[in-house]
Amino acid sequence: MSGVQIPAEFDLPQTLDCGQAFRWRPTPEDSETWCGAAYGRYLTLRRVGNQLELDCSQGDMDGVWRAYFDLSEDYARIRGELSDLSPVLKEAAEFAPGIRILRQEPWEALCSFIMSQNNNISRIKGLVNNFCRMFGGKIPGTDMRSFPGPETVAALSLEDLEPLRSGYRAPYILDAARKVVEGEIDLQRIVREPTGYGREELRKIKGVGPKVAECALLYGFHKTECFPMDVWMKRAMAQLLPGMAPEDFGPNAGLAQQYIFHYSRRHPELFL
DNA sequence: AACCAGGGTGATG
DNA sequence: CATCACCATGGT
Repeated sequence: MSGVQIPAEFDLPQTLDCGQAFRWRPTPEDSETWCGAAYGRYLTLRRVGNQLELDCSQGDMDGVWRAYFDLSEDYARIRGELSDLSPVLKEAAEFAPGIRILRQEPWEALCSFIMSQNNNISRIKGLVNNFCRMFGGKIPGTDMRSFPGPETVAALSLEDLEPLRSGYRAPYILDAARKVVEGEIDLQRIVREPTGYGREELRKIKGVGPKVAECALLYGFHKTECFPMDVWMKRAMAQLLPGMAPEDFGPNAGLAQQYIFHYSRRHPELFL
């Protein structure tokens, strides 16, 4: 068990159930305890007072989860900077100040958001979890499976993917895996290079357009200026922040987008 | 039954 | 560059 002083701006449901990652859920025994998997590891975690308790070794705490939950970043400062941009954005941020941008694995984020296109979040969760259950490797000591790597996926056929029922997205998944495995797209180089490089590269994949690329870059490559525009965000921007464009939000536009996205989904009555 | 969902593609103005 | 039918699937 590893415990860390929880940052002021960190809320588990706000961060783990806001549509950026699809494998986290409350445990059946205790709705305050969350479980999920990333980087080939299973984890349960919960808040106890002002401590964050993670059921993991100190090595995994320092080597994986501290980065995954972006614990070194000062979200209070960023929230303050974003709040200065617009009163509406300030209100959205105050509604869910505990949202953080997770540092997911590049391939998992890319592949997950390929599956996300023209789907609702609950079905995306089902698809991603079935994908892992069918093709992911066993994580020792649990019944959870890791997200299948690009090599595993590239070896699959459309027939293999048929029981997943991912519809017309199946060939997109295979194309992404093949381009990664063959080195046509270098995920680690996208991490290093400026955002524009990643935008160009990811869109070489069939089924990856502006929105999916933006999500992958933000959640999987931690390109924090990315600002995914889905159907919800288009409605929200027109209604709440007319006249503002993604570039207006600066280097942390991605967090602003999460504030607005979350706020909009929790206030559907604003869009009748 | 028609419409929608964290869209993209390809064809056509 | 803007629009638009179409795409597979499951939920309302």
